[in-house]
Amino acid sequence: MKPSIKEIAKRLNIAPSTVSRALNDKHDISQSLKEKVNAVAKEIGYKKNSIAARLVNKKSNTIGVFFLSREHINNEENTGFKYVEIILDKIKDKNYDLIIFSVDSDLKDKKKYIDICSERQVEGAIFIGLEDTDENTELLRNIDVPTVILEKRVSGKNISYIGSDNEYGINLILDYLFELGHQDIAFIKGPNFIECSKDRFNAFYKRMTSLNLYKDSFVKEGNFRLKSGYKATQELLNNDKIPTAIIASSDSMAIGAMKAIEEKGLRIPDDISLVGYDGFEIGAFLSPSLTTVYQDFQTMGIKAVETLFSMIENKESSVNLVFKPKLIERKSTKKIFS
Amino acid sequence: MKPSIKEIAKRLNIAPSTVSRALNDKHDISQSLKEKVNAVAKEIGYKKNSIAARLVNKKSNTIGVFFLSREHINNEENTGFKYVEIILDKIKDKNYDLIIFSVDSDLKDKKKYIDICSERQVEGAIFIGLEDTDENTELLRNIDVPTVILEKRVSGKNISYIGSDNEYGINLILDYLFELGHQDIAFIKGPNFIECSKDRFNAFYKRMTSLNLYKDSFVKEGNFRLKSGYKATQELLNNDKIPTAIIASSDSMAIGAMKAIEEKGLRIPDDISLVGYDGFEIGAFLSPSLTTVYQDFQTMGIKAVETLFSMIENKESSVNLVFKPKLIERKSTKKIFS
DNA sequence: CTGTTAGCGCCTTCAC
DNA sequence: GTGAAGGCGCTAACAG
Repeated sequence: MKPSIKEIAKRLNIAPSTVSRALNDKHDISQSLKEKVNAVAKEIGYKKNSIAARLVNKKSNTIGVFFLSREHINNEENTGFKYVEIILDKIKDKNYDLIIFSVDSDLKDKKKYIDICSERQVEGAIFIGLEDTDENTELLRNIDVPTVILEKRVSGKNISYIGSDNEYGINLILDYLFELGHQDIAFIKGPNFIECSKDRFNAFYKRMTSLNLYKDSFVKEGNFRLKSGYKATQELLNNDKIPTAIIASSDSMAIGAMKAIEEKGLRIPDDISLVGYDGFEIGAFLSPSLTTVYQDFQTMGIKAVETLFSMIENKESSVNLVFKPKLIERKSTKKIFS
Repeated sequence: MKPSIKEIAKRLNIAPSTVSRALNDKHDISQSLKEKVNAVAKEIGYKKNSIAARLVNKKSNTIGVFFLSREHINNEENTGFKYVEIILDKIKDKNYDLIIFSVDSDLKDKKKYIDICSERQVEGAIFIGLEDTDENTELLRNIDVPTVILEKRVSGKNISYIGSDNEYGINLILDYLFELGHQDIAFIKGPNFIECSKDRFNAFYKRMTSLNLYKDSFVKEGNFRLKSGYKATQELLNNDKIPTAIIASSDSMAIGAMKAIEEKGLRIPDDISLVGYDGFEIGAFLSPSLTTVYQDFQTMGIKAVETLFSMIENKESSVNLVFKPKLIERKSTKKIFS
């Protein structure tokens, strides 16, 4: 049996409530008693049962993190985990526990996220890369606990959205490629059930169509992973007409693309220019180094936590934060001479 | 006020305990009553307060995951998160919550992991990539909750160890390089406070020394990250005598090394052979593709969860599982002609 | 089958 | 300053 507050009380011949107050360093307890209580607590190895404390305080001190599971999307450089890492780090100074759930369609049938939040008495929730379905949107819109969602636009009383401006990012790339003289530009999109991947493709489609440059055969779909970028590029290069530039909507897919291009005996950037998306550190180390769009995951993760806590603690209302990504020009892109 | 069990009881004019039993689908409650209770529960949006349930049941249904934080080690391909991902996935069918903590030296001063486990009434713990200090070893040896530790050998009544045979892995590489005729072999070690990185270096040192091939100037230290591999290799290549092969004790550092080698105007594998360690998927997509040692993180992560639950649920005793890594021969290594 | 009672471990009134 | 009493929301034990 683990020692409880009663045990300490008995040993000191005082009331349990007094022990509780001493342990919690309340000001109506004499210093000497506090010391005695703490000494005994230490001696018998007393540790507060946070479950009991949470029950009486009606405060769970936990926040829930939900992110899209590996079955659906698991790029080598898992974006979701980048966030988790930052969130964990940022939350350390707060006295909150973080319970983490991976989300997939199985879960939907069993327990809704909302139920989990409710049962666990979670005080705040963060969703990362949630699948973009109407059902999810509807579910979250009415969530009754302060919530931050990353990379999927949902608005509601208790829900803040933090994301990156994907249309802006894609146009950054297109502006740059046009400037270099490219017109035959291929696009490797991400999976359709991820909002940001839809956004990126839509931005590409919109801009290219408006310029009469869009071609269906120059668009392939991947799943953000290395191999899918590789395969998509193989298909692209088997066309009669080959693009002069390829945009991959993730760095991982761009790396896969590099491999396929190389295997085809083509050179980057001489024969074909390549642009990634994400801005992972590894892009700088590839050969050639990868031109890409940098998203500041660090800042977004930190903002997610700050936003959540200002909603929880200061009762501030929900916000929408959209960050602008930046183009990083490196060696995988080149001016075209035609 | 959230609806409680009492609210349902009142509406139905029955006892709260009856409601509890109905909700928990006990067999001593009539089907009709269960249906009525569930209907009302749904109607008023009742959700069980798991904190209260956990208090009476004296069962927290949570396991704690602790892993080394980003300040100390954060390779692009974060090994720790690979485990977390697998653990999450594996734990989904169990009815357990997972609370996650990142561990750094700050934490040591404030709250010990053991205290956290104790306060949260955690039923099991998993440690990933814990810093290798005597203090940690001692602390964990006496932990009183079923625990699995990955990649750091600690033995104790309640603690299972799961890891990879690093000495074997390094010898796999050395056997292979010797076979290719290499003798001037450099080594980029990882940080000393990580046990597996010490093990890898020690294995290298032992073997090389025994063959009279060891040279201090051929050893550099990195921190498992891309950039450190890059810098270490730069230093290596500024020596008077240049190695014919480099072993990086992580794939990330190997990628950094590639960059440095290329910048120096040397070719892989013609001028210099390069071997990584980890076996991340990306190695296959680099050019040249990277010869490396593959560690089956997937299996180790799954085993960690299985082991933990057999300790928790079946009261089985602790075990030590050591997995053998495999050599993956790719294009970054080549026979030497001297 | 269902109600009554008691209590999980802690904390917050309210007395004294 | 400290003690006594009550209760957080739920469930198990015992009655009937």
